[in-house]
Amino acid sequence: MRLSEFELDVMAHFWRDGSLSAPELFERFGDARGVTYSTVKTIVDRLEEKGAIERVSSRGRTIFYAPVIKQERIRKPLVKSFLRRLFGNDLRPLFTQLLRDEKLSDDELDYLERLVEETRRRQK
Amino acid sequence: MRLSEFELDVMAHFWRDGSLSAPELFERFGDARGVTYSTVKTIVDRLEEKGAIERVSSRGRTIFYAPVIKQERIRKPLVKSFLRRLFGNDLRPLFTQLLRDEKLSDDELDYLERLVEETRRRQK
DNA sequence: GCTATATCACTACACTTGTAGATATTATAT
DNA sequence: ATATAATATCTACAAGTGTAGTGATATAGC
Repeated sequence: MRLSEFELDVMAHFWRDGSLSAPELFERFGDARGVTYSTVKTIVDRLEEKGAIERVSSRGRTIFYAPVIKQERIRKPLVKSFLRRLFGNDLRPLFTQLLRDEKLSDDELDYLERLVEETRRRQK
Repeated sequence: MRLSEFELDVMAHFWRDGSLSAPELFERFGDARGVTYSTVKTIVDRLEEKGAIERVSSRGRTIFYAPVIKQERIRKPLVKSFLRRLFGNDLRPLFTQLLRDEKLSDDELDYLERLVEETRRRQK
């Protein structure tokens, strides 16, 4: 399933919060992106159309949707193809950007360190 | 400057090889992607239109193009926004994917290890 | 010199995406 | 019971993208 950038942004909210209505989404995106309710609702409709979310309940006229697809199912292949497209087979420039230019949080750095060690151990 | 996926794929070749003609690009993409010369040439035209490449020479009727924009200028903001969109503020799942699921090459792992150390040192 | 072929330039078209208006309809407050 | 506001549904449209066809033309081989 192919999701657009805006669709992915909306999915991020669903994955975090589980269940949301279009008006709620509009609350969150209207300000930040300067779009109308209509626009947000269209994205929600398309996500439903694509089978990424489904109607799970309603309160009054308001429909609540929940994610059908798992975040990882979308994310993993996306990351893979994206990184390959931009870096080919050598991710070192990516690491440079992440570690030197952008800066990871302490948590991320700790985690990364542990992962590297773990991988090292496994590899020997 | 906004580049599409196919455009990025073509730019990858320019960045690697410096200067190329449409027929040469077609050599490389025609088979791999099953597209016609026409398609490849259209992408080249659009890249020129966008100012990503420029004509630098010709041999016979054949025009050679070279990149105008640097890879990093395109790549960096792309990576940043892509990762933020997909991972928000916690890149740990990205690292899991890279180290556990996909597997880095020895070179990449070495490099990453050194970078982590370097960052550690700087941070104290 | 003439012809065939490679290459270019131009045009086209369907699909996706971001954006939103118009209209219908249902709750809610009075 | 009715008016109003909120929400849904449907339709639209321009820009970007992947894909390719057509026709012009310059070079290369004869």
